Amino acid sequence: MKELERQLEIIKRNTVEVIEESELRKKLERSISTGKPLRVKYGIDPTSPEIHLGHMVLIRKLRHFQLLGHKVFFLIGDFTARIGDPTGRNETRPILSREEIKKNLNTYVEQVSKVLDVDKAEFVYNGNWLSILSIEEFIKIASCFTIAQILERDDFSARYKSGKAIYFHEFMYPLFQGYDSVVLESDIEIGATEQKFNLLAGRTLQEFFGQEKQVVITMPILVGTDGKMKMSKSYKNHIPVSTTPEDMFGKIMSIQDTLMESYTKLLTDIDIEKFKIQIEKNPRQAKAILAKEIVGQFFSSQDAEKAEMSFNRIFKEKQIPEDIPVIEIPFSKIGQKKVNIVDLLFLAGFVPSKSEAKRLIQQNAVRVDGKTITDINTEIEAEGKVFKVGKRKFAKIKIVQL
RNA sequence: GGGUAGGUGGCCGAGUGGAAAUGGCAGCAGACUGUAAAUCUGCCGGCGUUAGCCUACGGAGGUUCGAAUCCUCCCCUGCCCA
Repeated sequence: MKELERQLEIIKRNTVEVIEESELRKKLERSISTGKPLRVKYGIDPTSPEIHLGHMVLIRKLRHFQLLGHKVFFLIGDFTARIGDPTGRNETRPILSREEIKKNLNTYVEQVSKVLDVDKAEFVYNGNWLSILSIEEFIKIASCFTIAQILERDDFSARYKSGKAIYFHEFMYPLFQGYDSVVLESDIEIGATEQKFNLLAGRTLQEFFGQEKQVVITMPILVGTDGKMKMSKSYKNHIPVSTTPEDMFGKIMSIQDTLMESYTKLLTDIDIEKFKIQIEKNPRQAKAILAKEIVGQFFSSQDAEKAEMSFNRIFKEKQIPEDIPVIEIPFSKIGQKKVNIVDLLFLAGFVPSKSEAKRLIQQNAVRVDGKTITDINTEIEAEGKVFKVGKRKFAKIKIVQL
């Protein structure tokens, strides 16, 4: 059956594991012959309103499922977010309030829509069923697992061994995620490799509830801009989706060369074998192509072009960017024409404190209209001047009457 | 409930009466570059007329000229016992 092989090839691309492939075949066969789409589940915690490229690896996979005609269930873990999945962490997460979660939810769909066909996907919230789950039902669920099994999980055992606290509610997280699969009757659940345990919990519970087990597909973890840890906002090594084309372009340009291959594979449709040669020949140029390709996905190819031009302008030709943000400062805050440079940097929001401003000046990091400021006692007339603070902070100051 | 070891700056982790608190990591800036890596240098609580002042070692009190360090009470975590 040609269609089956075609689908399998696309689905399996870039995956780390498919558990079990034979089951996936069976499901696909059935889907093709009956015309009934498979139910594909992907869940995220709305703990942070920012989706970054790391999420996009999974969302691209979902998009492929959509293109193959399957049904995507985008699960928003509004309930489980309040527990906080301890995955990949060595510490307990703070519990989020309902308000915080709600706030985060709103921005999700929009960000995802850049890659996923959101009209065809179904967005579901696990709070709808988990918040009314009876204790009785919960005990049933809990009886499917042993403590040793859960403790087996890598991060739990690491914490346990190093003498750190593991709280009971964290222990239950995989159970809830698994139960979500039961409610959704999912055929397939995808997640990053670190999610494997949680994904497998779904299989256990579906079997217990007399359902066909979901196929678990794990994807590689995207490494963040630091080149070491997984991309995550809390490690500050992430590339957010909701940013400017210029910023995204620049951030991709700053990744380590060794990451280029995985970024290409996981975030673009570029033919990796051909691209590898290019990476070797001219890494800097290859990275620019990669950056343009990724930026183009989230914005337009024109935006990507512009981002590249602006990037070259600033960093290759060492000029100031074309579009410089304007920072308005009310005249009342200054009270006179000339201002001390330290106060100004602080008022304009370039730095979090005046001490920081002084440090930067002493380190030759501050330029006004191209001239480096070296004295912290400098008094300047700021109106209309272009400030450069550090490598990449540019702004024009405008004094406004208020 | 009993015993025991602990809680130090974003993180790890020294320090046991007189230092805004040794290190390391992360971060920031400068040099070099391809806003890559590596390397080197400097910075890395806040305010300041640059003398100094304020805030900080789980929390609250206390002893002392002086406390992260000593005492009391409280909160939290690990481990062992029940």
